[in-house]
Amino acid sequence: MKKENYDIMQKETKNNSFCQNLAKVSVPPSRIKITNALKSLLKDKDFNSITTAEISRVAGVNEALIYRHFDGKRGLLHTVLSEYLNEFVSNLIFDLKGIKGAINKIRKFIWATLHYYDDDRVFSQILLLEVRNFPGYFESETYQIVKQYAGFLMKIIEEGIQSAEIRDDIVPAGIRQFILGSIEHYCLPALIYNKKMDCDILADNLCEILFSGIKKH
Amino acid sequence: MKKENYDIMQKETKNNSFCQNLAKVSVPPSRIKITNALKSLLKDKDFNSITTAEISRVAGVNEALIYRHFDGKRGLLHTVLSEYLNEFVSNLIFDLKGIKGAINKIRKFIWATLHYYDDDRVFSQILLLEVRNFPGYFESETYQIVKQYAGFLMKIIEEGIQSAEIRDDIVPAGIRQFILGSIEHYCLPALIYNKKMDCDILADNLCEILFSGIKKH
Amino acid sequence: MKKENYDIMQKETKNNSFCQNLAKVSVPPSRIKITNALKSLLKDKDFNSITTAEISRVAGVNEALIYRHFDGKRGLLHTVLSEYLNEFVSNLIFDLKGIKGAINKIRKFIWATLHYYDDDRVFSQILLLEVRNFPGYFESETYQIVKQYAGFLMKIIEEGIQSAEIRDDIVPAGIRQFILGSIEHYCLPALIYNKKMDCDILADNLCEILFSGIKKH
Amino acid sequence: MKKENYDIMQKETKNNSFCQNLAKVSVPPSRIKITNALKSLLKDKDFNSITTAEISRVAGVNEALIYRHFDGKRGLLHTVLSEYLNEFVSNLIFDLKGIKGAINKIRKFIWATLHYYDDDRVFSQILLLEVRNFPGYFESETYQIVKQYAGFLMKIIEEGIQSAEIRDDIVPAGIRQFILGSIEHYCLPALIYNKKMDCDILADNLCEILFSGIKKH
DNA sequence: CATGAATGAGTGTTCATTCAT
DNA sequence: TATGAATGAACACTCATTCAT
Repeated sequence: MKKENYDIMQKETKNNSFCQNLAKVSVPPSRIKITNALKSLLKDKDFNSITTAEISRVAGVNEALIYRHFDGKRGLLHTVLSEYLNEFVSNLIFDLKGIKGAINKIRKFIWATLHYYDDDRVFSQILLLEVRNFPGYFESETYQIVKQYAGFLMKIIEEGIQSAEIRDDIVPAGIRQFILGSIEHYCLPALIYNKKMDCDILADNLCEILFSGIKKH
Repeated sequence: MKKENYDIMQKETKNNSFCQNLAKVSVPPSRIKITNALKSLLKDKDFNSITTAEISRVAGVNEALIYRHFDGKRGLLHTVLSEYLNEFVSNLIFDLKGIKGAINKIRKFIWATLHYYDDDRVFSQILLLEVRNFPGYFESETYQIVKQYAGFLMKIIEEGIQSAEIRDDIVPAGIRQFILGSIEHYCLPALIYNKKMDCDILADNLCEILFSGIKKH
Repeated sequence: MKKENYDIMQKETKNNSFCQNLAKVSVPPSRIKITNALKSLLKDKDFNSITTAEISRVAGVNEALIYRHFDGKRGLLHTVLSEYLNEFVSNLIFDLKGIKGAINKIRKFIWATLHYYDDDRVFSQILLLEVRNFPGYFESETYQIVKQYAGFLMKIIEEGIQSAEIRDDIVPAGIRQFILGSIEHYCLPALIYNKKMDCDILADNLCEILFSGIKKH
Repeated sequence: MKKENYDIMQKETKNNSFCQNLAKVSVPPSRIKITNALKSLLKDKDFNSITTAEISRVAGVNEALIYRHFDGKRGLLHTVLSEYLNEFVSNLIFDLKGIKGAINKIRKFIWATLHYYDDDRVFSQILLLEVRNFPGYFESETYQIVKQYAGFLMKIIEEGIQSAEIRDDIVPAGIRQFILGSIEHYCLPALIYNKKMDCDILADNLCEILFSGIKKH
């Protein structure tokens, strides 16, 4: 079995939790111990200043297992990030089911993303600040999922244009960029200076500005 | 000649540029090469992941000179930072001369600070993000200058209160904190995602909110 | 397995040599190579002027192993010293069993110590000259063993006082100090100028003076 | 003027103080500053852990002067030691003038040497402990002076044998070795453990044993 | 005679990674 | 799957020494 294929099974998500019983592949416990160790350590310090020795000590497993299960220290981080993002995107897709209309979907999309940033500051900070400087990030699976996430928003926008909910004289990529950019813009200071953020108000504010601009009237 | 005393001579500032011809103290070229090398490297990467070997290689000088001229790698950063900040504060003080009234001074103060953040992204990013986590930062000269800068704003506010330009029922430290916090809040995303910022509009917006709150009516 | 726990197994001592076959813990050969390398180098030069590179080269192992197996260069010395001292103290305690009377025990104690100093000049020299100047020596395990050794002598003296073999009007710590000081005083020149020392005569001389002073008559 | 030729002029000795006015060669003050700096530093720490930077800082001169005036750091030490020894030997030779008889001369020789060891512990410690391990010691001028000193004693002994004061059935080198060895033996513990030594009693004791053995009766 | 600048060779130590079992 | 041992390359930093002036 290939190294990186345990991803989906490791943590329950709304989408695939029911598959658990079917999948008879057992995830080695040491694998989970390691990812948990890294997650726990990331709460306290920079990724670069976490050592493999530290990870293995916290995980209570042999250091070399990091290389059996993952592609070294950086590979471990990317795996952990991918798993995390995967879960978020899966949940997001699930949450948007049953919502009617592009505008409503976008509202939900924004709120969910803000909530996600608020909820897990550790990963959000890594995603927003750290990971972009890593060599090879733009070839990583993590980045693929981010693109998938952005593509998902894109489809909603295009859907809205086709259903005449959204103006057709703005390029969709522009709208997507505005949304994603604004979200980051809102979250960044809160993440960095560790302030609480009020997702409801923030989402409302953003949507008001956004929709007043893009809604077909 | 003592280690850290070249500060003022190394870069022209509005205040002391005319002294340049008088001051017969020669700054060793290697010292400038090293600071430039660090500045240049900081554009591309984290301070912690820059090595002394790298600095000396880029500077084209011997590694040991980093220790002759500065107090090691961190000392080098703090020196460079201090020099930069010093220049900014000197210029700021110079710029504020001849301006009448606390309100006008504050407007200039805000605009100049925004402009400064906009102008040198490398240092601003370090100042806003990196340096605060360094052990010993709050004992460093860098922090002293930051305090001097904040104290300078404080004096303007107090001057405004005494001249009855500014309400006397708000504690000055609160006003100062609001100003500095807002500036940071505005600049952070622009710095991190490297977006252009329009200092004029930003300053206007901030001043409007601020002055409507603190002006004596 | 923890760093410092090989102590007892590495070298046969009278007390635990018979356990050797039972203890299934294998001491990494590199560990022994390193200690031997240090011991060998100490014959020729000062501890401070021995480099880790030198140690690893003589040992024929990787330099980093010094840090895997021991707490750095100084830790290595203290470990080696402790092992050696431990063996000596263990043997001494064993040798004193079955001897009746405090006076006889003290005689044996003196003789054994002189013999020990005579036997391993390298360590004795370090113990008598070098180690005392090291920062942290008085917190080291080495010093703990030295204290244990001195405490052991103390107990014999007190035993002698209670059994009325030794005068009770001299403070025991004084007697202990006289014994230990005299031994050092005798051994020092022999150690430094590498002269043979006649333990039998030396012990006799010392005991004669000592016992004439402390025996209850 | 050659590097090492200021030796004799630098410090007044009984023998050549009167030459001072004649010798019109001026000793550069920086030279004296450096030697004094080293002497002063040696009181507190190991020669090996004294740096050239430290020496020059204490001396208040430029570091490179150590290489103008002396043969580097080690050369400086040897120069300083030689000067010191030279002074001692000169004084010793002067002191022995006017004394009649080999036995009397030897007594004076012993007393003076003990006194010298007692008087300047710093140099005595270096001479007795440190310098012997230095590579090139046995080719150094320092060692030449030590040999001269030993040779001087030798001549007294031979003189005593010829004048029939001393037995002629003991090889002179043996007597010399006994004297020098005994002196060292006496002084070592006092030097290392920094105890005061009573030169008069020590000299008496040693002479009693010595003369009872070598005097012709 | 004196000096500030410069340097090469090392210093102890760390760490991500590999290997043999 | 798991592990203890091993390692090469790097790390920040130091120092005796040389050089140009």
